[in-house]
Amino acid sequence: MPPQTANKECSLAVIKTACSNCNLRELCLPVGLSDDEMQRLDEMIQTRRRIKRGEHLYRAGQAFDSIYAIRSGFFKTDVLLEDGRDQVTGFQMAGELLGLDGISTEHHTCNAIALEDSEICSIPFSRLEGLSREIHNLQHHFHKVMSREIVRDHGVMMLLGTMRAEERLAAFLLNLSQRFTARGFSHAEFYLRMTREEIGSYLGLKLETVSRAFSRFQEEGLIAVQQKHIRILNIPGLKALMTHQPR
Amino acid sequence: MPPQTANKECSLAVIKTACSNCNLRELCLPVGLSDDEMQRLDEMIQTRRRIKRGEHLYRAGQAFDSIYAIRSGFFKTDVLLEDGRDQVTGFQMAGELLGLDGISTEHHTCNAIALEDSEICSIPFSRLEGLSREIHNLQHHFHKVMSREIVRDHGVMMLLGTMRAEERLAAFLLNLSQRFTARGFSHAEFYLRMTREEIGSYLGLKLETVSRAFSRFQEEGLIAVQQKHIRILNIPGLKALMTHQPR
DNA sequence: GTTATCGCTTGATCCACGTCAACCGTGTTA
DNA sequence: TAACACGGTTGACGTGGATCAAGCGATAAC
Repeated sequence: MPPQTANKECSLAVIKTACSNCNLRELCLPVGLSDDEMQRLDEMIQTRRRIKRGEHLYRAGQAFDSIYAIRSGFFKTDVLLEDGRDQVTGFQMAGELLGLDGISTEHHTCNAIALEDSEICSIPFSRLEGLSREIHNLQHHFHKVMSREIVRDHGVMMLLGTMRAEERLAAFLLNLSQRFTARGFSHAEFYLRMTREEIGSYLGLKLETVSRAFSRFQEEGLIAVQQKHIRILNIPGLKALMTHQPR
Repeated sequence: MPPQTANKECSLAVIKTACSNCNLRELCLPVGLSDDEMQRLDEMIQTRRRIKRGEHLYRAGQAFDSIYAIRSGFFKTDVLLEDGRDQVTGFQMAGELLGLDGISTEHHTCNAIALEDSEICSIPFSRLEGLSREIHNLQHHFHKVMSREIVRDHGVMMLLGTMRAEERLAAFLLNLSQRFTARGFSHAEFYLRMTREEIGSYLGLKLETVSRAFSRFQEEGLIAVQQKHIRILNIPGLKALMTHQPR
């Protein structure tokens, strides 16, 4: 392992990666690039790094210089207040980008933690800016990705501000299902990588409330839960839950 | 009024504007540009438009082609669900940008409504991308602005997910105060442009709860409220409210 | 195999905030 | 000047989800 890439925090292995033969290229940064352009992106992304379950990819306060694309695995991001309260701000899976929050102040503003053994591609941000000055498609796609993050956050705000517990959980499950589908996995059956407490933190609920809602969904035949294994039995039923009941 | 800029929805007047002599240039897009670069930005931003109180700057679903800088005035953005529920996602004041959410899908995803008579500068997005390919500072600053929006949204998620009613309102008031200060207004005395209901929607509370919290703050000598006129009497007291009480 | 730990479930109770409703002050219209 | 609409305040009451607590299954440590 070359010493200049060593890092006390993460077990890592530096591997030559290539966007051009990554099966996530339709979900990640290379969307819409020509072979030639993709090759130039390849040259920029030099390292693939392994992050073991439980380890931090970065921590709030650390200097920002790269964004990260998830090659495989599953992450959460969380922020914490001085008084110790914290909240999960998102769960990220393969093909999604991490670290966009750090651009603003040149320091990361949240923690990114692997929820399973994962691999990420580091993308030095200044080089991404450089390349996106030359490749219009890259520039535009990157802007779309940032904008999509803003739209996603608005969705979460909506969820936290106006939905009741069961609606939040239904929205959460449907969102996961849809993202797994986009990655070629079953839309109806998956393993949760996060605990009830982490789900609760993300949804603004206590873990007991999450657990009760899961049980309730099961009673009603909407899902089958066994620990972290989820089977969705009635998608329209879950959707109906979301589009009712004022608060 | 030139017909090509006419618009049924907004009363408008097209005026030649110039970032170079705008007193918001330290808050807005031109941050860190040289005189020369600023001039090029000037050329791109051709129109200043007036939006009267209550009018939409844009609506959810409309095609996106420009972002907007607020020259003067005050806006809210809100999203609404199919079932009629809606939520205010933000309040924007002079020097802030509107419309970033539209980049992602090429359509606006929320409504932007003036809460007082306002003036905005339209910035055609494709031209902004073009210019930011040439002016590194502009590119980088724009990325920072988008990232800042993401960080802001995380703050709101934190607020909605972990804080109780009075903490939320305290955080809201302190945030407004800080933003007014940055614009050279009093940090301790201001008029709210929005109703209790809009504040409540933003904070995930009912208007009655907002009203009660205001009254409570007044009883405790933290603020003086009279309708929309607010005087902050005890900033440390408000801050203390925020950094206590688990939930 | 035993023990400890962790995540999860479930029940009983409590309380912050929502709901419903009355009333009031201010600004607008006639 | 009256009448009205609108936003805000305040009280009484109800409830969804938090809190507290007990117990259990799965995994890890020894």
